[in-house]
Amino acid sequence: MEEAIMDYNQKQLQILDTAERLFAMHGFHGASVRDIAQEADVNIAMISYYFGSKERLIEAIFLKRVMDVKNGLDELVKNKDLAPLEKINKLIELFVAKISDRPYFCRIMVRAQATQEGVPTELIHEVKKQMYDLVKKLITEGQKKGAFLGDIDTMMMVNTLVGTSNHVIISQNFLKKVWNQEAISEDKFRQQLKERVSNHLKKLFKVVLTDER
Amino acid sequence: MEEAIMDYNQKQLQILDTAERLFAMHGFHGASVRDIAQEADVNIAMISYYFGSKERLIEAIFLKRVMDVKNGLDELVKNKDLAPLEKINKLIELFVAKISDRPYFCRIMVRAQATQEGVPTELIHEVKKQMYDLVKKLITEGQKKGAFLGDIDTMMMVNTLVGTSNHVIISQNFLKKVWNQEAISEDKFRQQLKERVSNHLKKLFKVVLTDER
Amino acid sequence: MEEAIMDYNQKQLQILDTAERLFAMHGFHGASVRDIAQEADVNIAMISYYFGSKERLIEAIFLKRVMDVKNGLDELVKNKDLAPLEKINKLIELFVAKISDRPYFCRIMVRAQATQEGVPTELIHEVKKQMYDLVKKLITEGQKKGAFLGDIDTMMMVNTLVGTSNHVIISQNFLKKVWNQEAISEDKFRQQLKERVSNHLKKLFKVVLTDER
Amino acid sequence: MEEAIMDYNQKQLQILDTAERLFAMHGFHGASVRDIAQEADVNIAMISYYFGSKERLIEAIFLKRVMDVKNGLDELVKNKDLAPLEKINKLIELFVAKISDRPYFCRIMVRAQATQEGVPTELIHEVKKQMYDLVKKLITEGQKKGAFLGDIDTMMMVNTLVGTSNHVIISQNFLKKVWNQEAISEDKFRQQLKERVSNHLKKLFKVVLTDER
DNA sequence: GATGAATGAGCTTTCATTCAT
DNA sequence: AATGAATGAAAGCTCATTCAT
Repeated sequence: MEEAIMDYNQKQLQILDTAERLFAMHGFHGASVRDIAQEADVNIAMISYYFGSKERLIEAIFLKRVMDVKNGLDELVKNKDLAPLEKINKLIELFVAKISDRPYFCRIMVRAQATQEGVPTELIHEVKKQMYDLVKKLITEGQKKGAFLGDIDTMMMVNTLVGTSNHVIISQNFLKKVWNQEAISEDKFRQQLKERVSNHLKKLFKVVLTDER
Repeated sequence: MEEAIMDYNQKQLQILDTAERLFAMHGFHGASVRDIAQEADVNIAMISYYFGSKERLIEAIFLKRVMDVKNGLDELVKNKDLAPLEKINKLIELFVAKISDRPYFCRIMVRAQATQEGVPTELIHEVKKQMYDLVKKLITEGQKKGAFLGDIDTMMMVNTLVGTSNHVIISQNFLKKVWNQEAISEDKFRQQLKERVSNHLKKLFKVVLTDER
Repeated sequence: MEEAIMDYNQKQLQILDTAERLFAMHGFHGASVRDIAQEADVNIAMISYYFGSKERLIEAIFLKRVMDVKNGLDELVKNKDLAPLEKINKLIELFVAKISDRPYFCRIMVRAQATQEGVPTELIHEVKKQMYDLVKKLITEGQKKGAFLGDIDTMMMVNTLVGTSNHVIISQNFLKKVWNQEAISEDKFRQQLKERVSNHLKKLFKVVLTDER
Repeated sequence: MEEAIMDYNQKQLQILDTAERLFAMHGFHGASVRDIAQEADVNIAMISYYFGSKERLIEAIFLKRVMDVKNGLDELVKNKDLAPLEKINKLIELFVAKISDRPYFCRIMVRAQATQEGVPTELIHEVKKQMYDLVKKLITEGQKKGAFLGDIDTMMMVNTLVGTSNHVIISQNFLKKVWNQEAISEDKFRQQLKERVSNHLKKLFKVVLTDER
């Protein structure tokens, strides 16, 4: 995977961005290469020319984004001098920020997990495993240091972290409506949401992992 | 909605079940009416004949399942003589059971929220709103009775409930692999999972809502 | 193969005939299903609908025609009471008539032997083997009866029979031009040609197989 | 035609050879310029650049090979001091050798005669006419000298010569299989075949043209 | 002179739907 | 009421060729 140093040119990036958005909005089969090409303002033959096929296009999107996440997580691990809970908080912030800033890809990921739509399943499993291992490590460390309680269902905590974050992102439109915030700008709302989910999850992890509130 | 007293005949039910499964597995556009008709062992023209169109077919699936959930929630509300936390627990159990038993529809719902795939958005919003209102009511009641703490982000708690549950269901295959439980039967694993998510969420709500652990 | 009782309807026959002609004129890849559909005056989707694919269409053509030839040969074998040379003459007449009457299929066959264009090679080999075996049998019979000479290269005689006949058919246009017969009708010319090739080959076989002229 | 003094450079020759092979194997439309360029190890744009178009490429192949044949025939005519039958034998040898050594081009020729695949028909007709005129001349000479019989269908004899030779070449694979010679090398088999066809045709012409056996 | 990038046109096949019975 | 036959539209992809350098 590491050999795939992705240096895409301008047109390729246009295609990738447009495809990400359309795949997110309409699903893999719901977004046609014709539509993608048209919205990306490139010739339809370019997609096959650059990426080989529609399937390889979505794989390229996955590769591009997943590497981002993996690299982010790796970085977190290296940071040694934080307290256990601070590390957890950092992780939450980082994860929420990552998927908040890539809402389209978040939707694709959710779809991909829910189904099998010509999507590289192994890649997804790999990054999920890494996430789980990381959280497990952080929690075990905290427990060894006596900072965290003993009886924790780590995997379920990961599911809550990922599931809640994802769900908030994909329910954005609904939440905006429910809270009567349809007037404010997309970006501002997303920023508010990011903070709110972050805080919620931090609180959740704190009360579960420690004795404090 | 109320006029839609759904009395489907055998063939219609076959179509609905098969379509639910295939839509869940391959997405709305990924599942062709040909495939659905073939797997449901009915003539291909039957789908248009009975449901009008592919879109109306998936709407029928939604209507059928969503009514189920709504009715379940209504029932819960009526039950007056439970303690606040017991009501929350009951809700969690009920919700988790509902989507655990309908994993295909759960996947469709998740997809539908993540995107717009010719799916009745309003219906989804309606049932989500109802869910939110119900939780809000339960929490407020608990707070009035002094059983729950004051500073609760209700909407985020709903997101955690729904998001975690959904995520566990759609990640079933991954979890099975990670836990090396690939040998045991599908049903048994689902049962275990149901219990585990239930307990996890109950614990989560308890430590967040009350002072106890 | 025998289960394929080919009972084609009118439209299917139109498609088969047109496809045979266009495949003969432009080759497998040179004749598009669009063109075939248009010239056969059927909807383009009908070809996939009836035959599955372009490849299966040409296979159907082969199956249809090759069965004809095979059945013709089988019939000849049964005819017991002819003299050896008369049998050979009968075979020549029959073979020449067969491919003269199906000039399009003759061209397809020639192309198919010359190359590999998504054509059922085994079917061709099978019918060629049958042809060879039949000629071998006729010549051996004649030799046993003392009617034919001993030193005959049977396979090469078959090659001459088939090669000459094919070549005359596919060179029709050239021959017509060389002989300045461009004025006479297609059918009449073909009839003349059939007779001429037939006589030529009969004479050839006679002088090679026997002592007479 | 005579102005086309063909002095091709290395890359052009690579293209011509590869194209000849691929056209022979898959037909004109079945062989893409992409495939040709790739197998010839040249840039895809080179083909249009050097030859103008795909059609002009196959024309170049024809021109190159047909000139060969024509020149060979011309040479034969000049040779005065051979007996009539010896001249015929020489012609047979020369012709069979020519197409045996160029099996790919032989296949292209056969295809070209069978159909119209963007192939220079006039060129083919021209060389065929020359061949016919030559044989006619040789036979007439022989008849004048009293060496040959009078009643000869010259054109059909040409058809037998060309048709049989072609057919043997394009049926090579089948013959190899029928004779259980699949073990021996390609070259050796081709050599054997060349001799066998040659002898067969010589014998054929001898018994038809003369009284001897 | 030579080539990687790019393109419009065309390919085969499948789609959801409708028609005639 | 129910269905096999049929269809126009659109799908993903490859084609031979041209363009800009």
